[in-house]
Amino acid sequence: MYSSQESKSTESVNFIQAIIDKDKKNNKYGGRVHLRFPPEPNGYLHIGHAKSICLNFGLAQKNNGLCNLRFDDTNPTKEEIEYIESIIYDVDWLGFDWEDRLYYASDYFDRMYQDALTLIKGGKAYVCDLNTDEIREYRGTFTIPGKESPYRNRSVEENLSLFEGMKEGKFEDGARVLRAKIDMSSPNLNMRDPVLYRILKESHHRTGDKWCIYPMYDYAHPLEDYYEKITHSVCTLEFEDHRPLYDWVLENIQAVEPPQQIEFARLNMSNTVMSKRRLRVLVENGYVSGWDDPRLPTLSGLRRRGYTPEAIRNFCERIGVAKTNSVVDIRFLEHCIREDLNKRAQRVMAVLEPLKLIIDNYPDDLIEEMDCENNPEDTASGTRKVPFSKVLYIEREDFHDNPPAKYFRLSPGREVRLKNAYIIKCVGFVRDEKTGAIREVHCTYDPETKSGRPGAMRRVKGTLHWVSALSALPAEVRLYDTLLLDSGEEQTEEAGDDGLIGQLNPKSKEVLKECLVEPGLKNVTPGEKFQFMRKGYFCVDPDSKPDKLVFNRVVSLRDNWEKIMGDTQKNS
RNA sequence: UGGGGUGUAGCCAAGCGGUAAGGCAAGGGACUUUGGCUCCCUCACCGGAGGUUCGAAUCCUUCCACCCCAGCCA
Repeated sequence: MYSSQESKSTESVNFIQAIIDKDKKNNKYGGRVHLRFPPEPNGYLHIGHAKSICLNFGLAQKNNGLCNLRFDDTNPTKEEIEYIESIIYDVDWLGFDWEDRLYYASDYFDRMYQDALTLIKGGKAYVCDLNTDEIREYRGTFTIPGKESPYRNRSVEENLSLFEGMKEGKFEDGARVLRAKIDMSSPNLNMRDPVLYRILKESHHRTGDKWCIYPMYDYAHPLEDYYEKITHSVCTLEFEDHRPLYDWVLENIQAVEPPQQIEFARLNMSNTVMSKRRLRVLVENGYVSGWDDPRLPTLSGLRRRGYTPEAIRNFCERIGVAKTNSVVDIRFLEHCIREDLNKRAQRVMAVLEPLKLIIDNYPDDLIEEMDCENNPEDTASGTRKVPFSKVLYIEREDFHDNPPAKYFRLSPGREVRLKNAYIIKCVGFVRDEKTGAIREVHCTYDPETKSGRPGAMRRVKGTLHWVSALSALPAEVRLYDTLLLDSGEEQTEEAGDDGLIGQLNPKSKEVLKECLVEPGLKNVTPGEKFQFMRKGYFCVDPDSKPDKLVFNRVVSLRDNWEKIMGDTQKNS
């Protein structure tokens, strides 16, 4: 309590929270805070939506307020039930609760129609017979003011009957629209008599064939917010120009305590694709396996990849909220999942590219059960037994017949520790006569150095993970890397789809089918996550079966050795 | 050459007239039976130029750069 001043000096608050603070202080909206996440059900949610979801629901939580989930389903030509279901699933998965406040813009069509009547009666809206091209012509340009429509001054009665005719289906698609009567010479093009309703003889996924006129976003959105008594309507920057129209609509239906629109910068991330359109290009042309391809930034993709809701929420919290266009480095997202999984993922040994290792002086038929810590970051996680025997497999890259500088893994004559087991010494290796590849490595072990014994205190430079040839389980491991090569500058729309395809990382997915994992992994279930020691974090894929295990690499461990190697290669 | 926005380190981002938080990345070091984790250290004069002030990233002027807008999409 005493530290209220202290905490104030360290806590920084984003600009939206600052507005809320001010509104609460002034008792605006009677101190209420009510937000909403209003997706259009025309695609799958991605990490950018997660930012918005976390912002809206998070702001509600922090301010003792509410947040609705509302589908902005005003365009039946683009929207589908499938998307509604996936969005509901994803928001819930992320960990947010809209309680009983799941709404649909389409539920308000009647009320919106009534409000349109109000506008018409007040001389604020009119039915216009201009076609699309004509409306565009009449709108003018950035520098040339628009011209008023010849239908602009129809009588209220005529407008009323025409609008009803539109509703009754008396006119064809595109024949007429309802327009707001504002100002054709406004420097803000959105105010040049924007279209409020269009005729769309299209069946809606919720209202069926009840309507053949549908409201436009600019008209519908402020009303949806108002009907739900939203206080702060948070949206992205591109709607900044629409705010005067948002306010106009509410003012002209005489809204009491109208909500206020606040805009923030949407999330952009390096090395990936965020636009719905471009995501679609990748999915529909088979560049990825589907909307849940683990390389995609969709929530379903991230989930399959092994990202946790906690990590995503934490990421969204930490990137901040502002009005500056920005591109967040994908390495920051990776940091967030590493941080999370480091605390919770059980450690396990898995050899991705096996190399046979034989301990010459180890008894042929002995199997020892080695005690292994499940997670050094969590002592409560306990230990498990892992079988050890004469013939083992180690990582191919952990042996080098002619080691580079600073290499402290296995090589002829050198000693290394096998994690949770013995110190071994390399006494020889066998090469494949034809290919020249190393086929097996021979070692001797020092029985006194078994983990847990006094002799184990001896220090050696390197520690390797291993699996026993007798008990290891075969597995398929899918390694993923960033979807795109570049950091994001090339992602601009003008680069086009060809530019996008050209930027695809050819190594974004690599499948290893000869992997071996410790026997305890026999009965893992999809979604379970592990740390494969020294390799990274891995998640069981839905394709996985007990007799055919499949793991996805969520993210590698930070790897100093790779860095050192990278540098020496650069310098040579 | 209309309107609306934004410019603080490689990337996010605090700061709101009193002399640049934090995180990621990067580099260095300690520790280590994961070259992981953890810990310590290093890393900016605030888009440019003027001005106001004892004092400016914060105020004023001006210039520059970038983003968004001419769907009966959202």
